Amino acid sequence: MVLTADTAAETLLDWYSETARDLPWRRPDCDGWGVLISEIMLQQTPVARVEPIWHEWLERWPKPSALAGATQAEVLRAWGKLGYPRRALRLHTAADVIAREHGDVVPGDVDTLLALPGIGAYTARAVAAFAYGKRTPVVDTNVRRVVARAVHGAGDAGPASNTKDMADVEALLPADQRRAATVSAALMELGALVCTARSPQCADCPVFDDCAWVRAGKPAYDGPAKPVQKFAGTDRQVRGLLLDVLRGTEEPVPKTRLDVVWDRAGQRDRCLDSLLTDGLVEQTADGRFALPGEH
DNA sequence: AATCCGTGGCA
DNA sequence: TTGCCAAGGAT
Repeated sequence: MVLTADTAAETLLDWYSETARDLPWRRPDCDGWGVLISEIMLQQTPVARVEPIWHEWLERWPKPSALAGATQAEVLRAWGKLGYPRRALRLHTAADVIAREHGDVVPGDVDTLLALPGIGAYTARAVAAFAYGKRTPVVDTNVRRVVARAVHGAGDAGPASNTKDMADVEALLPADQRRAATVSAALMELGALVCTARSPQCADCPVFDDCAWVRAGKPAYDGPAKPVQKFAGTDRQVRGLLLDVLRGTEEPVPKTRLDVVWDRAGQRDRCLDSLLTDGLVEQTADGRFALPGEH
């Protein structure tokens, strides 16, 4: 029998209770705000780099209204080098909406969460499940890989298909809300610790006996090639270098201070323009540049 | 639907 | 060294 809701739930719950990492956002005293911050920070960013920053944020801004009261520059500096700094700006905006329209309490309803900036299909359901114990399919890259292998017998997940992926996971969730939420956490944890992308540790897998991929003889991934994201030399690198200069100064800087970080003037200026457009950089009245919200 | 958006660790 | 990978979202 291949992995199903019947076979999966008890096995995964037992495994999770014994094996799950003791991450701070999983502690019982962590509220929806702590969970939301963790989920945004964890988007495309490893746990090890998120943990220290998460603690700083929760101590400094224990409620959405506290973060909403900070300047964008403060938020971007506190975000540091987590990457994709637009996430920080969107979280800042979301915090303001939560403070003003939701009584300073992170919503537990998926559709309400989806209406907030920076919160998509994954994050909305992750918050609903992990902070509020809701039964809803939480589909991230880990879960897609686990399902691709254990259910479909493939070497890895193909291109994401939101509707189909959520239906696959939904089929694995037990009826009980609370148990379903923990199964969602367990599926993610399984993908993160055991059913990993590079070298899955099948010997340690709680669903080994029910895994379609194992039964099929662990065939290699045969789907479409995944597009490789270059970084060196891209606008992403240049934007990162420009922003790093501004994170390191309190005072606005003249453009000459930014010009030294990258040779190619055309690309450099285009990137600075895009940062201004994205609201990650502001220009002062006298023509200097700074992180937004303070000048 | 494909592409863009940061950063750093690791094999 | 280079390429892959890490709890996605917006357009």
